[in-house]
Amino acid sequence: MKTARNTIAKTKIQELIILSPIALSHSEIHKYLEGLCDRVTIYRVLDRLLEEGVIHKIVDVDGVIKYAGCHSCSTEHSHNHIHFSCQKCMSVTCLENVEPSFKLPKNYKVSEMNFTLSGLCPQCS
Amino acid sequence: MKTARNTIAKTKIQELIILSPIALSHSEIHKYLEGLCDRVTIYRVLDRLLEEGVIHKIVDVDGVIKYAGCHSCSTEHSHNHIHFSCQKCMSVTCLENVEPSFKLPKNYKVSEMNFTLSGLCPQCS
DNA sequence: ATTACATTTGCAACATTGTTGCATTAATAA
DNA sequence: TTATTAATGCAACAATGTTGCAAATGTAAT
Repeated sequence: MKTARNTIAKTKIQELIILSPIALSHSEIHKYLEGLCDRVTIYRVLDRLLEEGVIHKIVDVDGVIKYAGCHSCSTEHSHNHIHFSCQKCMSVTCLENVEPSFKLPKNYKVSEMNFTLSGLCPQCS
Repeated sequence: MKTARNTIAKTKIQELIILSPIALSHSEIHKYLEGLCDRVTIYRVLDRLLEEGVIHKIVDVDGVIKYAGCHSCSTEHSHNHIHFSCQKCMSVTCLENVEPSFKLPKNYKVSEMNFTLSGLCPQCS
């Protein structure tokens, strides 16, 4: 069987994402790590963290993929909340407590959601 | 003053997007056009069509940028509806009549929305 | 501690996607 | 038909993401 290993790269990346108040992109993580590991390693670590359910993936309004820690997902892994993408400071925040509601036509089977609003965050407005 | 021109490329691309029941990505448009024009031209035409408000941009769950015709936007240019991204046939559809509702914390100023669900569309489920 | 081994990494090479500058082409108004 | 300038094509580049493989390293067993 395969056993996951805790490497410096993985630990650092996980820490970075979990501690960050906003969602981070691959390139942002790359900058913060300052050459601690290869660009490719970051991609692979992110994939593993996603599989493990430690972090989740958010697509911002421009199609940039960002990663955020799963805070409220400890009991159940649900990401049906809204993300807010600030157009000024480019930060992406999870609005964990906001659950949107809507009526869907028949025969659509939903397995994932991605709700992103953009505009100005409290700090920038 | 600058005057917009109707070129073959622009006409074809606009037609393609407007007539398509699903949202199309740059690469899909490129394939359909079969070398009618350059890759770069498609990017520029898409930018112009967006500016003119003829089409709108959708980011799917994987961060892929797709373009769809503005059908119900003739009177008011509003895109606050849900998009559905099928995981099997990869199609992106506008659910024009579904308007989501939610309660937002104070001090957030929203200017854009991107609501994308993914799962199986009626054809694939 | 040492060994064995599979996981993880780094590097190189590549694929895809998107952008920019510039000379040429072509749509439109006069 | 001609003048103007928007639009195109091409080349070159940048950013982002993927894959294969040899080397390094974490972990469990000895």
